[in-house]
Amino acid sequence: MGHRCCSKQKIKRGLWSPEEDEKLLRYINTHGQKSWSSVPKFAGLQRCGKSCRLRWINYLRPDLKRGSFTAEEEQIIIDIHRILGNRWAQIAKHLPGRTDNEVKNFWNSCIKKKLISQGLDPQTHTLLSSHRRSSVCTISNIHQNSNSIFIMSSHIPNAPLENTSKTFSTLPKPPANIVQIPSVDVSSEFQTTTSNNGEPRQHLTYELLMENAITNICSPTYMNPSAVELFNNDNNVNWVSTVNVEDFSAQTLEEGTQVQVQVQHEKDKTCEDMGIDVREANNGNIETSASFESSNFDFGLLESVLTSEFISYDFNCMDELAWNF
DNA sequence: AAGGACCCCAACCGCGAAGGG
DNA sequence: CCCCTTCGCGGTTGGGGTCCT
Repeated sequence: MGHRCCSKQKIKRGLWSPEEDEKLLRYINTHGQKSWSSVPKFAGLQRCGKSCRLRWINYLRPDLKRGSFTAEEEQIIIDIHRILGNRWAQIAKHLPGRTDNEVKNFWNSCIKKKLISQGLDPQTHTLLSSHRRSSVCTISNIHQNSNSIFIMSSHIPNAPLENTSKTFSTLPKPPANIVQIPSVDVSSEFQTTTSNNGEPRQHLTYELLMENAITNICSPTYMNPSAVELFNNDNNVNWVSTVNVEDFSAQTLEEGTQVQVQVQHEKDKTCEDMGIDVREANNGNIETSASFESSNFDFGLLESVLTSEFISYDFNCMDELAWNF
């Protein structure tokens, strides 16, 4: 049975010959991509439109990247797949020059096996049951975790700068393919403003320069009370994340702390207004909201991220593996 | 050298969404 | 609305190359 779109035509199937490629290429180059159903007729091909479209998209398109996937591309696929699942077309959009078919094939032939050999379920990215340990370590709160990527402390709220201390500690680098921690440079700065009642208020601003193409605004146990991952499809871009902790003190971090996270696109500033507002309520539940004014951002992906269960992601046995290697 | 097993990936299939009449 | 066509996506297949015995 042929395709419905061209069931009346004599259809050739199977691999494309160089002559057919040449005909299709010549036709698209002179007429562009219009109605695929009429392409075979005008291009002189005994194929159905669907087959022509596929051949163009997966093989003839001039902007296709050839050759094997790089380690970076592989990591991007794994990271996005963890959030989106088998949405190959969405994943391929983050890999310039790669098609959904290519990504899917690479996943099925290579990555899947690699994850399984690491004891990970390729669908859920969690440990396979055969690799689970009987006791599962769960860490759900920054204050319970001595290995937080940074620990903030203040002896006296609103104290002068010299009386306020802060401590940064870094986590050991987790194994590849499990948890990706951005390389972070931290600088901090105190700012003093005047509150409504005339009292001076202190603000401590942390600037985090993240050097990975994939920026993790991590789970509570890593960095802040959120669990959002953002991906950038330009591999060479640095992201700047600015964390403003208003009325900073050790106490206010524990309860009712309002943390605002803003992400700036350092390269062209078009993401300047892209921000994520993260609030941790007193009961420990996390609420998130986001507002964006950039046209240079993948809203579809962000929506997936914000609505995914990764938002309330907690440490599970996969993380346990990551920290106990 | 032969042939069976395995693997990769290009291409196909079917379904749902979108759009136009 | 409904119907039909077209497009796009994800799952699946099978041909051909490679590896192994």
